[in-house]
Amino acid sequence: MAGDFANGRRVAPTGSVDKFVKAVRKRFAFSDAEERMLLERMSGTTRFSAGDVLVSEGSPVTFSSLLSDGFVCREKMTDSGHRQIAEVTVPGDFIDLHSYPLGRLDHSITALTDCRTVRLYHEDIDAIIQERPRLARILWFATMVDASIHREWIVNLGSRKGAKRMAHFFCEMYYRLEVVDMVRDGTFFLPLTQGQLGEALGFTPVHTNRLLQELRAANLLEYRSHSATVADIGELASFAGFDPDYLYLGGARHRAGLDRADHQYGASTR
Amino acid sequence: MAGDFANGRRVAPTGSVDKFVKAVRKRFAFSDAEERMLLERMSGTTRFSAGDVLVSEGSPVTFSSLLSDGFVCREKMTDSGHRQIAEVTVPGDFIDLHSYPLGRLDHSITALTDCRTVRLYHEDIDAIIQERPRLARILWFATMVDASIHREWIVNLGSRKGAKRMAHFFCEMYYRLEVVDMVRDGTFFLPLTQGQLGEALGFTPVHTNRLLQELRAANLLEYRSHSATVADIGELASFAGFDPDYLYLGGARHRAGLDRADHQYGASTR
DNA sequence: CGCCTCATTGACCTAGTTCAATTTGGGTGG
DNA sequence: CCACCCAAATTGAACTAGGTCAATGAGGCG
Repeated sequence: MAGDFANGRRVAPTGSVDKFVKAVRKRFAFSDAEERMLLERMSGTTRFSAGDVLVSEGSPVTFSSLLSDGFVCREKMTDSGHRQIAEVTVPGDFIDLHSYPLGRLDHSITALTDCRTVRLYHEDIDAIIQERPRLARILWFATMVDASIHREWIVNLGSRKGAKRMAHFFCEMYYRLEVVDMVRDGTFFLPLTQGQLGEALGFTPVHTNRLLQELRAANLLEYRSHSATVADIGELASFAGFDPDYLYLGGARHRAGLDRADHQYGASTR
Repeated sequence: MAGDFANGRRVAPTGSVDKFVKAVRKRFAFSDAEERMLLERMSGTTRFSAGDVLVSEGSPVTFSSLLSDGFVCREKMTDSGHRQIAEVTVPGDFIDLHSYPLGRLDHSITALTDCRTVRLYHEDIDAIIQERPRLARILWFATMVDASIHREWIVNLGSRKGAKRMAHFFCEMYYRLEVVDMVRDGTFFLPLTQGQLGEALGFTPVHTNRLLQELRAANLLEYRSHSATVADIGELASFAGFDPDYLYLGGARHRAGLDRADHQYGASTR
């Protein structure tokens, strides 16, 4: 509830961090104590409207935001006025956790829909590092998954062409939204116009439209009025050459990496 | 010297971390104590030959490497056999610090030249987090600059075309190499064949060659036998629409961000 | 109803690819 | 020093994915 208090401060309303916790639990053991500390450190909700700029390029930042509802994207303008979308974030993602080490952002963050965020002040991250280094590593991990997604976009833009590039993007959205239970029967909400889709993939609106038709004709993907339907994600993934490894969703390999240290240093995960 | 020991362990030879320290000092206050702790935690040198794979995609990693000499690149293969270079790292860069939170890498790291690295075991990063959180934030910062570079590459690949895209890449290399004193009179060493340059920029070798000729004809850039000469970096940058902000080289804005916390928690920077 | 944004289509144009040959410049062995 | 080799650079000439321009439809909404 928005009225919750702890340590004399307003804390995040119950439920607002759920999707993040769900995404973490998909990847690591995550103790109740860790969840509790995170929740206590997060402050109440902020609302934004579609089109709002949540963070503008270059401005100093003193807190990071977790997207609890809605969609935002990272975007940069070139000197020639071309807009490039560098990532689409989904509920449960931190949208600017990287501003903690960086202090300011190199890009803008814009709301694609009405949305809500929960704050985590940078000084509270300092406290997390001191008290629960394992939780700090989870936060660092979250920022590194974004970096991995960036690398895959570089591959997508530099190496894949046409319909495969587009299909790859939809595969990524499918997997990321599935983590937070936002895919039902192969259908998910995605609030991008064809023009914006083109701004993410490096195509013009016209060509974006034609590629979507191509994917529809091949029975791989239907995308109309902000709703995507994937008949068979396996087929779409194989068409696109999509391999979800880069999302670090699966298991044991990196879970082991994260937890080695706790064992050694005795930080409890319970 | 390679024979140095501390805490009974072989430590990094004197000088091997210099370029990293130089790059940090370009951005933040960095105390001798911090430098000392980093140096004590880093283990002796490993050598690689041009073409060696330092880290291969997917394999688990237990230490990170700082590149003290030579050049390496991050690369991913697509299912269709196309190779994409996602970043070229320069001496003084950590090449896989992100493997600390991630545990494995989503891409391979390949030597472009003979090179030397110094190890930082992940358990030592745990110790750094416990003992010197500010140093840990500097490491986190280093990984986030890579992410920022990735975003700018997304913009470059998605939004800029032809000679401007190529010029932008050379501007980035110029600025990054200047930080570690590897630019002399506008000339710097860059060990990429035209084919590899194309793999970074999403062009074929043939087209890469033609773009280089175009830049040469415009008196913006000369690139022959692994040596790049920029007549006037200002002109090249303005031609490319290059703005170095995303490299987080300059000053006060994010330095303030990094140091706020130390003040609060009293961790000394001296 | 009228407006406005977004989707869609068609015709033409160009940046970049593809294929195929030729040249260049180090290295290497004799 | 020369003959040879090989990878990389360079050139030319078709070819095509994607861009550009311009017009038309279609849904949402005051």
